[in-house]
Amino acid sequence: MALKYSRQREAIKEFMMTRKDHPTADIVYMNVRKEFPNISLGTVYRNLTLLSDMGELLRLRVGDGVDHFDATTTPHYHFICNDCGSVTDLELPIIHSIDTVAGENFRGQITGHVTYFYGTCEHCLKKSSS
Amino acid sequence: MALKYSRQREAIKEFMMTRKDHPTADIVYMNVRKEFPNISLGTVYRNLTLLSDMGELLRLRVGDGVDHFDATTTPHYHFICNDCGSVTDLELPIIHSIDTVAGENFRGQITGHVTYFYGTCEHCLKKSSS
DNA sequence: ACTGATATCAGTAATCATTACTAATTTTGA
DNA sequence: TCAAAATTAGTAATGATTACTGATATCAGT
Repeated sequence: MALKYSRQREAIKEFMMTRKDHPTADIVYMNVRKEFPNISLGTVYRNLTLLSDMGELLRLRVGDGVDHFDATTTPHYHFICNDCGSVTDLELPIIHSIDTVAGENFRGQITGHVTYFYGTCEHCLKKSSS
Repeated sequence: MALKYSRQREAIKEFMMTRKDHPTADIVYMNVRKEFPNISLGTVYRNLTLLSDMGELLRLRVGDGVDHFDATTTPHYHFICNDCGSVTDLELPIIHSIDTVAGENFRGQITGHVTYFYGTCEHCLKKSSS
């Protein structure tokens, strides 16, 4: 049977669907705990990893030392604010052509790329201008 | 005076210059230990961080959970092999235009991007075909 | 429904990379 | 040569994540 239903996993999945930011395991833990007060952090990690492996979530390594998770699994780019560290989605189709361009002077095989854009988010721009 | 000379830092810098792959702190440690048998891992980390902060090294977070360091500080792209995890430089000028494109439907300010290309390296391609 | 097999859980310990702390050693300007 | 200050080796602490374990939940077959 391989995969069994679990309420905890379902709650994690549902929470992830409600969020457009890109929560870390710890944030998922704190929130799912409202419904399952004694869920363990290990369970959260195990299910986030499981869901990522199944392709129902994306695991983002944005470079801040903590993994972020994304319920939007259609390929898209991300933006990370240098000030507040927030992670947001970008409305930008994947530019497959750069894989081809990058592969021109390269002897291996390039199958894809991961790009993170950096800068200052809308909110932090306003904050610094005041 | 702020910054003082140190033989250990110099040895770390020199080792980094000899390598075109992108060593982790641990690999630097193991190699510099040949010359300084009782250098400590903390010293290696502290100096790699210091040199990165000064712009003499690049700190790469390629997504494998370990920081890699690069003595080539002129902006360039990297390739990571999905099979062996090796990190190599790509002969590809930075495509600044994608920052502009990405910023078109975005209300924050984009100042740059980090891209890692993935696939199979030359060496692993040969290995799998045999 | 009952049962047995097994996936999943909560709780906790272990791991791994990295950083912080401290007393001893180096460096360096005067 | 001297003394202030940076740097070190060694070790402890941190923080995120994974592994382990005995108990619980799920589920297919009866």
